[in-house]
Amino acid sequence: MQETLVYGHNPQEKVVGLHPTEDNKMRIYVRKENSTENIDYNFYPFFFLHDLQYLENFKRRYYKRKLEGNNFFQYIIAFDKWSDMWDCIHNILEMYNKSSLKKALTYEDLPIIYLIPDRQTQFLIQSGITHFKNIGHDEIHRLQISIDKVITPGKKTSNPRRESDRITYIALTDNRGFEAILGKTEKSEKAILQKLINIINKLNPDIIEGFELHNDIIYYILTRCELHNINFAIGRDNSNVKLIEHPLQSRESLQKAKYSVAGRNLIDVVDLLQDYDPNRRIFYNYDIKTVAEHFKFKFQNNPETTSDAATLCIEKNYFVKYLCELFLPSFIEQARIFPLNPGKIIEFPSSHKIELLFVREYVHKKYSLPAPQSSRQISGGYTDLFYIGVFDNVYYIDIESMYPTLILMYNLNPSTDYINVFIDSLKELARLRIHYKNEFLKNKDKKYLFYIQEDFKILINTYFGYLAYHKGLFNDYDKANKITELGQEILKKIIYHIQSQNGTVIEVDTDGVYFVPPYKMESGEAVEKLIKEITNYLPEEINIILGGKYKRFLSYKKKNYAVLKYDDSVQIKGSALISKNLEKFGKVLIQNCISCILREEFYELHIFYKNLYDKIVNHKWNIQDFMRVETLKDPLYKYSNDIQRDQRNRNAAYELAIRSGLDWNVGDRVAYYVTGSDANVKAYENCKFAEEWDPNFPDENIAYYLKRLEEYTRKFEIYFSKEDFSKIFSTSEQKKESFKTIRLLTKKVGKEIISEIEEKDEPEYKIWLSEE
DNA sequence: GCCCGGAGCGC
DNA sequence: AGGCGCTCCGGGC
Repeated sequence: MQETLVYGHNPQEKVVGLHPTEDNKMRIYVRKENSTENIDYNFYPFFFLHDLQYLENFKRRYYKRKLEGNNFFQYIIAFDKWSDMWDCIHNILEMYNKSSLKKALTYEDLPIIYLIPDRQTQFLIQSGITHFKNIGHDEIHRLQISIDKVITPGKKTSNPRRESDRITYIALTDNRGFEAILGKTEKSEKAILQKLINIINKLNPDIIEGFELHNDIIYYILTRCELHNINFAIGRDNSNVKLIEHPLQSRESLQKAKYSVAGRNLIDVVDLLQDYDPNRRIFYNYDIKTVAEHFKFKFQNNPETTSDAATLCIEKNYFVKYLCELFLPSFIEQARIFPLNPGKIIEFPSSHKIELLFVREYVHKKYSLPAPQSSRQISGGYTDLFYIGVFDNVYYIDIESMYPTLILMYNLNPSTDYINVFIDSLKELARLRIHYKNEFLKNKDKKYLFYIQEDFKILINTYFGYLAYHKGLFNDYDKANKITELGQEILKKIIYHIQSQNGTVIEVDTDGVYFVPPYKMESGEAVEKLIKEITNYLPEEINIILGGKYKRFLSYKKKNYAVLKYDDSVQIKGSALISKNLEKFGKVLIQNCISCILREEFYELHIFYKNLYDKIVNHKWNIQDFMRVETLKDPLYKYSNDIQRDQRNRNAAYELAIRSGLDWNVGDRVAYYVTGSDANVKAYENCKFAEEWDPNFPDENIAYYLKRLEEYTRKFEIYFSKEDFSKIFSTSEQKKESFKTIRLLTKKVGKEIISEIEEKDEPEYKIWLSEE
């Protein structure tokens, strides 16, 4: 039962691609070793409808079905053709707008309709087919492609529309041992392109992989094909590569171009990396060299210096293959589950993915779909800080998958979910996550297993967020509130238990606790014992795990701390201590302060500070050290409008962008620095682009940057006595020996939580009382 | 000095 | 194109 709920009710195996053929047909491709077989399916486009009166004017043929249950969308309406469905939508739009005060522009504004706008997705939902059932990852045929281009001297990049630019080489590799470099024997660019099209069609790959595949490789090839009057026909039906239109695209969300190839899947490695990056925050930009360095992938030829462009192209393919073998398996596993093609699985937010799982089952079982509840605020996790200071021998424990566990424990499914898809699918995805996690623990060299379990973890964590998602069809704010409430209670119980055993709880957040074990329990086994005790004292479904143990722990504020690990590395958390848009000198200063405090290297810190101060005062630094980089979040016209209407404050990055008169897009980054001589200048009135800074005539605002320096160091005032602090952060020479007497301070903060918990069963527990 | 909203974090 | 909680910042008053 769960099996078909999660994997879809259609057992069709080895589907590797699909595309519509006619307005009412979908063709699927099924892998057979070195070939594919195609099967055509009838397809009836559909949407959900609240009320049949909206169909009164529609004269074409349609099929209606009254659905089970009392949810808002009572009917499913199906059509013979995709175009009929859209005609009907337009009809409904007209009718709706006649009677409604608020005009609907597109189907998205129609509250009486639920429509999935993509026909492949609709087909997969209707048929219960998913990709890659019962096919080994190696059986899927994957082609890698990269290109080398001429850059006209004096230009930064190659432009396919420029006469003097062109493709020089195209490298092709696959996961079955094929390798080719086009451009070595082919005389002309035209010949290269024709050969490329031939090879792709002959190899017949299921997936095409590349670095910047859409915006660079395909865009470039397509443009050159047009120039040479060649059809870039690599579709499984011999159709051309198509640009995917985004009809509903607003000016604010300028999406980059995406292409599609009939029956094949395009995988851009950069999309995979973007999925990998956000929590890790490693890449500012995705140039292949930076990425290769991060993954310690060695090119035989140095991309910077080699003149062998052809070989370099092949090596790029090896890297693409390497990255895909790391990250693609997760999406292949997900494509077995969700009614989406692999490309969409990478693109789509996880809330959307799990919702499609629900919708598929509701279509299959012919049940009415709910409309979203109107949004309202819910409570969140419990966060608290008990101590500020530096502590030795700190442990971190957390509750494994707390929210999903609570949902399953208390059966907290949305009240609108008649057929229990929410709980049932969560149960199965959670089981799969454990499965992949265990597989990884058994085969630690198979890193891709780690990424699969990580992505499944994200999926199961999405279930909680979905309940409070304003656009979620099955959202349920009461249930969401219940979950956070239960989570808060459990966390407080854990805190209480540790405190009552005379452990020192330092800081807690949502589902985890940093603490120093009781004095007598410093050995590892004793901590295990403590964890076991806490576990016994909680509901049996709740699993507490040791998340880490640390040599030293620096507690700063709620959600802001740093740890010194046993391998001597330092890890810093929290927006007050690390932030992307701090100036580099500030970042380095804070890192040094934390590292030196954790290691008690106070003299070294003093020297570092003195040198930095000296550098600032004497302009002995570089623009990279003090510029700030900000990302434009809004288009400039919106910023200007908002300023005019007094709806937002001025901002240096936007002011500079406007002043430059250049074209700026959302997502562009502006690097700037502050000028003038007063420390309290308004940045937006005294700023310049980073590239305007001239080291021979430095005009950065020294007073301003010294003020920032003091602000950063002041964060660490709390850890020292007044005298010690001013000794360390002093610009005059201090005696080295005098630093030996420096002692770090700790401070108890925050209120007691103990009194909030009634523990009648355990009256013998000692209670820590606040000193306040 | 206080208040506000946005950004950037943590979970 | 899940959620909330916390801190910092710049700017306006």
